[in-house]
Amino acid sequence: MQISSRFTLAVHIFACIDTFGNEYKVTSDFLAGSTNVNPVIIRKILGQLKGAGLIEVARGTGGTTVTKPLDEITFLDVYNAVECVENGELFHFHENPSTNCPVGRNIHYILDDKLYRVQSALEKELASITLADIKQDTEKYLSEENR
Amino acid sequence: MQISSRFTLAVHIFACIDTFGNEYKVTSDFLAGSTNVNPVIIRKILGQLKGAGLIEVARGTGGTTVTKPLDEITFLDVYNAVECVENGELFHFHENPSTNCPVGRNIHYILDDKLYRVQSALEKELASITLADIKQDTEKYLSEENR
DNA sequence: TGAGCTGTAACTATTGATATTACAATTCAC
DNA sequence: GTGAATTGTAATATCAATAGTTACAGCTCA
Repeated sequence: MQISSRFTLAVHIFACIDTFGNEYKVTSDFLAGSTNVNPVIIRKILGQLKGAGLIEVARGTGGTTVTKPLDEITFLDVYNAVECVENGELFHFHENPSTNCPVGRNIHYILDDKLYRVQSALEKELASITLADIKQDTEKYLSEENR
Repeated sequence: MQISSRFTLAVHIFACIDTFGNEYKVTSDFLAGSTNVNPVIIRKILGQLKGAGLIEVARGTGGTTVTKPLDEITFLDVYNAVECVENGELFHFHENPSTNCPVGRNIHYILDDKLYRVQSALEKELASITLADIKQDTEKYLSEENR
């Protein structure tokens, strides 16, 4: 099972806010146009990003702004905001291993620390990338288009 | 979305083969008992592990054996064998970003390398853990039980 | 030859992702 | 104030993946 497209959508949204925020009012309809995703889905993601304190959404009048410097928002912040995994656990464990079997009743002791290591490696890499990197590459690719 | 429990099940299966393989015939029913998961699901996973060349399953007579030394089978091998992600891509991308929007038509250029970095970090950590580690910890926790 | 087992098909239930319609509540320009 | 634009959210629908279950043909060997 893949990680929800809410994550790539959220990054796309930030790229739009940064690129168009000065020129246009960035509404859910605007973002729906750029991502080609339903505006209600966009609004749900905006709600999650707002809940995490990463953006502000203007009620009534519309429009979205980022609350912090882009280099202070990591991919991990975004990933956590849009709740890509349940209970913060990347791996889904089979629910009720047998307590009658020695392996079954110890499998969590055996495996959990290793799963944690793997998940931490993912999160560490996510934390090493910031929205400032996205801004930089967005500007780069957009300026290459205009040559 | 979490990574399918097929992965933790597969590791559990290897722990059982190693622990009980000498004493018992490790059948899908036996494994279903230890994992508390339906035997047909177990057989499907066994089929995937067999397809990846990690185990052999005795048709007719029943029973499962590992084909290689345990320190030559990594978590990544197991993870790939049970097809946890589609097309080998960890992140699900929104399908049709707008080609009319400069951000939309460049979002893959902007994001893909970063998603690849994150996925590689996950896979690298998976590759660093082998079934020999599982064997070692299984023996440790089982011997602690018998004190 | 029969018991035990695998491989697989078929069907079901459940869950999460995503799309869609609808509408109350909000804000601001006029 | 009023109306147009927008957000927040509920309700419903569709689709895909997971996982459970029953059933059975085919294999193997004692």
